[in-house]
Amino acid sequence: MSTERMWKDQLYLEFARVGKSLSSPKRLEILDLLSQGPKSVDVLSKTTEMSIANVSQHLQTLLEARLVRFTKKGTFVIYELADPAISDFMLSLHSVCEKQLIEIRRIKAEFLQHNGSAEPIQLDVLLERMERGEVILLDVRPKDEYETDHIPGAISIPIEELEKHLSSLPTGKDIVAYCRGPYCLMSSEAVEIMKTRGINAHRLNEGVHEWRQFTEHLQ
Amino acid sequence: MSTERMWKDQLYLEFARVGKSLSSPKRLEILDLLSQGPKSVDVLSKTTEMSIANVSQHLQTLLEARLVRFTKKGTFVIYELADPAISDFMLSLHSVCEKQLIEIRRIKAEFLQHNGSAEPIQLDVLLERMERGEVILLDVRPKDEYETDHIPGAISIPIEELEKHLSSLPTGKDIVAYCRGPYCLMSSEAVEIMKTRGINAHRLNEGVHEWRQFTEHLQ
DNA sequence: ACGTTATTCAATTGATTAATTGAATTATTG
DNA sequence: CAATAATTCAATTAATCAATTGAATAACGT
Repeated sequence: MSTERMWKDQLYLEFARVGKSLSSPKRLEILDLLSQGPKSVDVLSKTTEMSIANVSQHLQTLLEARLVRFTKKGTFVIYELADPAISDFMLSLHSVCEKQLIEIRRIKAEFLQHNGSAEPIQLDVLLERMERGEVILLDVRPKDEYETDHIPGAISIPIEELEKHLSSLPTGKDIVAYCRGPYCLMSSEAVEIMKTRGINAHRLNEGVHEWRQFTEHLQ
Repeated sequence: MSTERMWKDQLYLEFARVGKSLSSPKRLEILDLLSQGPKSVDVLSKTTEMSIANVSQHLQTLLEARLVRFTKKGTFVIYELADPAISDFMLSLHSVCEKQLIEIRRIKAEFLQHNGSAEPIQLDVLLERMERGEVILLDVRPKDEYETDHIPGAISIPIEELEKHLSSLPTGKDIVAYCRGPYCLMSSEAVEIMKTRGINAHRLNEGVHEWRQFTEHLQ
């Protein structure tokens, strides 16, 4: 075996450190959740319905690949993505997956239909209507995710509090709800809640990262 | 377990189909080689120094994830990337890996030093000098890779034929050699060969995909 | 110092993966 | 039709991985 072959093998072993992190559905979901903002093990455990020990083990794997880092806050260990570029990378991973695996589109379509979801508003149409002051953009993610990052001009009402705050929404404008992105159902559920109350509401498929990627492509 | 949880699990299992493909160093190398153009199992086997049976099994995994597809040419099965977006994705995967894993830079630096490589020419400097007609850009990859795609203005002299063709190179201009990209040593070796013959030669770190990404960022 | 909360570690178990080896298959040629 | 070349398949083996369970650790509050 030549020294060049050994060098190549060593190099690709390093690349595979990241690759291995992406081989588990659970770790991919954790990375997506952390794209929305830092979270504790407990929060990740509850959101993914995995045991705390299991979440912790997956986080150790992601640490080992340097995709995440942590800070401590009292007894809480707060994990976050090691670099914003990793959420960009997750976007491109999802993009490749959606393009190559038609099963993903089928699964999404089946579930959105099951959820009673109408067609979402197009992002460019939303941006135009926001500029004209015609719509209210509602961020229905947890407030800490909104505080981490959100589409400018959006109002934050976490979905758990939506029922309580419907009366505080401005009247005479359409409402558009968005959440974590194409693989999150909060916006769809929020639209159902508002339609039940007679509010003309739509959902946005994209999340804040997809919005940013979209606006960066316009420049 | 809620239907939403089942839906999420199903979705992420699909994403992990691609993720699993990226967990093997061997498959990552195969994907990089196919980014340079379609290849047969035999060519991949020889280039990666893996057995034909092993290469074939890895290709089945990549097929299963829809990252590659194949055509038949006589007894040859020619594999290629299923979509050009996959080589873009490989660029972003490598970018994340290089950023997060300093070991990669160390391994590269160690080997380029071992290979006697000087500092490469910057891509923007190269493009300026090419525009002024000051340098000859040499593509030292196999000719079929050059024919698949190459940096415009480059001349193709595969490295195995470089010694034979040195006399046909124009005199009075600097030579810049490039190959498959940052994880390929052909350009470094080509520069050594030319310097041995008294030719003022430099290497370019980037390959054709990195060049295209770079020029797309200028627009 | 002790109890509590949050998290990590270690051992175990069952499942999955990677490489090898030899057989089987596919396409071509004479 | 048989031989050849290229590739794939199947079985085996060893290594790795994922989830669970219970213990251990770390930080905080009283």
